[in-house]
Order: sequence, then C-alpha cells, then structure tokens
Amino acid sequence: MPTTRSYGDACPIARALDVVGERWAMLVVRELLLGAQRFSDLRRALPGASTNMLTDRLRELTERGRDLEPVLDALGAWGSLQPRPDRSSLTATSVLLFLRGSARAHPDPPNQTYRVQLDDRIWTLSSRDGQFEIDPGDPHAPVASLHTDPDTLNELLHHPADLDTAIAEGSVRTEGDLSAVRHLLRVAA
Amino acid sequence: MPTTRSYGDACPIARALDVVGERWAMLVVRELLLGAQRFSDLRRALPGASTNMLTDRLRELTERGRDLEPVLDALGAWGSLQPRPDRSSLTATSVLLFLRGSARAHPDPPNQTYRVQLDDRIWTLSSRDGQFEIDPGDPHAPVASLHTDPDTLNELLHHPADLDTAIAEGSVRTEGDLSAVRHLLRVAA
DNA sequence: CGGTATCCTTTGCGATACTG
DNA sequence: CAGTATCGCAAAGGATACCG
Repeated sequence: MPTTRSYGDACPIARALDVVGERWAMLVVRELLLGAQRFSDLRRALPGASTNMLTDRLRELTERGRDLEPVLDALGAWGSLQPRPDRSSLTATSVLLFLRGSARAHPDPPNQTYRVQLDDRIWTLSSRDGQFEIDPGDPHAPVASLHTDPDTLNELLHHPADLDTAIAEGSVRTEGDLSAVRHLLRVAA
Repeated sequence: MPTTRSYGDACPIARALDVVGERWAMLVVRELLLGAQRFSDLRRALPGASTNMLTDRLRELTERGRDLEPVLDALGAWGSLQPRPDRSSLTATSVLLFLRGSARAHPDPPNQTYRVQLDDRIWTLSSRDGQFEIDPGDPHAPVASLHTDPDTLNELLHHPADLDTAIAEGSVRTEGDLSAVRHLLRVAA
C-alpha cells in the first residue's frame, strides 16, 4: 500500500514532502516528466526499484506531479555539484535532463527537431528559442537522428569534438544533417 | 550513523537525493536556513524527530546545504497546493517561510527592520526592495516588535484586518510603530 | 546544553510468485 | 505486458538512558 505517514506539519515544504518525500518518488517523477508512459519504461529506467514500490509511488502521485519540474530542476542544479557515486550508472533520462538543463540560447538552427535514441528508447528533442522540449517517441520530420547510449551522449555533451571518433568507433550512429548534430551536442558547452 | 545508501545513479537529481533525500533531511535544512544555530533549536522546531536522527542528518550536510534554498522554495510552492494534513501544527519557520515567499514589492516602508517573536524564538525581519531577509536573534533598532505564536501570525497574514482583535484578545503583543506592523502583515495579501 | 550509546519497534521495500 | 499478493528481512529511526 502507498506510504501514508505524514510529518504532521502544515508547512508547505512538509506538505510537499508528505507526498513526494518517500524514497524513489522524485525519481519516478523524473521519469514521468521525460515521458515514461508504460510500466516497463519505469522498470527499465529504475532497475533498482521493485514493482511494488513503483505502483505505490504511482498511486501517490496526482496530475499535479507535472508541476514538480521546478523542484527537479533545482535539485539537479544542486546535485550536479555533488560527487558522482561509485559504480553509478548514467540513465537515459539523466543525460537528457542534463542536456535540457544546460541548453543555452543557441540561435543558430532555431526550432529544430531531432530524433535521439538511447539504447532502445526513443525521444523527440525540439529546440525552440534556445530551450529544449523533450518528448517520448519518434519525431515526424527530424533534421537529424542520433543513436547511442547514455554514457556516450554524456561524454559527447562535455566534449562535442569527440563526435567523429565516436562515429568511427561505432558507439554513435547518426543520420541526416551532421552539422545539426554538432550543434545539438554543443548546447552544454 | 548517517545513512549512506545511494541510488547508484549518476543523474544530478539522484545525486542530490543521495544526500538530502532521506526522511527529515530537507526539514532540517529548512530550519538551518532560517537560522537555527543550536541543537535545541532543531529539537523544538522538529519535535517529531529523535536526537539521533538530527545528529545523523547534520552530519550528512555540508556547507553547501545553504544552496538548497531554491529547492525548498520550489517544494514549498508546490506543497502549498497540497491539502493541510489533519492535526498538523504550524511551526514558526513554516510561517516565516510563507511570509518571505509571499512578500511582494511593497514600496511603502522600505528597508524596514522588525523584531518578530514566535513563542520563545526571536527573529529579525528586514525588508529590502520588497524582499524579506530573515535572521535569527534580536535586531538592533527595530521599527516595531510583534510577539505571538505561529498559528496566530499565519491567521493574521491571511487576514491582516484581524490585528486589532488579536491585540485585544492578548494573542498578539506589539511594540513600536503599529502602522509598520500593519504593513508587515499585508505582504502576503 | 549538546550530544552519544543502547535497545527495540516499525516499516519500507526487496524477492518471488501469481493473475488478468 | 501490467500489475497484485504474500512473505520476510534489513535498516531506518523512535525511546530512553547516559555523558562531557
């Protein structure tokens, strides 16, 4: 059953934590915000969480969970200064959130749409006014496609110049406008 | 001993939660940000937390905990839309955070300093450019003093006109410039 | 006052099996 | 595939006593 215990504190912060303060809750929200739609999406994205956990957390969430995005952004900004834990894996959503959070106003190819595949999940990345919108699933007419894994994408976001090497090594496959891909990878630079 | 378990996820959000995702952690930060300085401050502010809990959480926090303020603000904004739990108490810091978060640009008495005492804890509230800074302890030359309890202050912030009644009932004691007190109570209106 | 040590209960939550 | 049911345990954390 879902966790019901409360801090018994009328403070808005405590009220928020009554709902989303349990372990895993915010990470479930993270996945939902980036478009996880089926149970198996969550299971793959959060392999450390049991099925019961996931159903419990899902039950605790209302439709207002979408409004938690500012909380996640603030948490991410703070957490990026924390050391990366040992033997940690980088999930697809981690990297996409990092990309979106790092996006600066890059006026060059505005309102561009990309297809990004990380392992076997596919996203549509749409740049608009230097902001990125991320949605699950295939785009209609992407300017370019990028197929890789979370770690490689993370590496490329930090070192965009390594793209050619990665393509040569086969760790990245691209289609479409390669220069658009280069632009995409530079948003975090 | 402090909690050490990790999500094992390199995502910045997960890294943040590795540090401040445990129960009570964010509420401890809330208190520290509003100036709790001694252990007894925490014990009074968080009566539901055991002493061991508090020491554990304190050990997990670095000096960067101060930078968690945006996270708390975002959580509070979201949590204020959640229903108030039954039999919940309103802590002093809850109300002060609500006050600070609600503060609009009230240009009337700028750069004013108040002394606010809630039960037996004392704060200095300084308004500057419509923003409030809240610090623990006595101010040097307050324009006015307000002595009440968290629930009454909360009520007055929602219904500033009730001030006279509250004074007459003895649930509020003021000193100094009474019109300044009225201004203070109107920041959330 | 500002904690630590010890004990013990609770429960979160992980594992596995099962169902529509 | 999308969960529910049952079981069991480690561990979070509450209570109390103690200490510098």
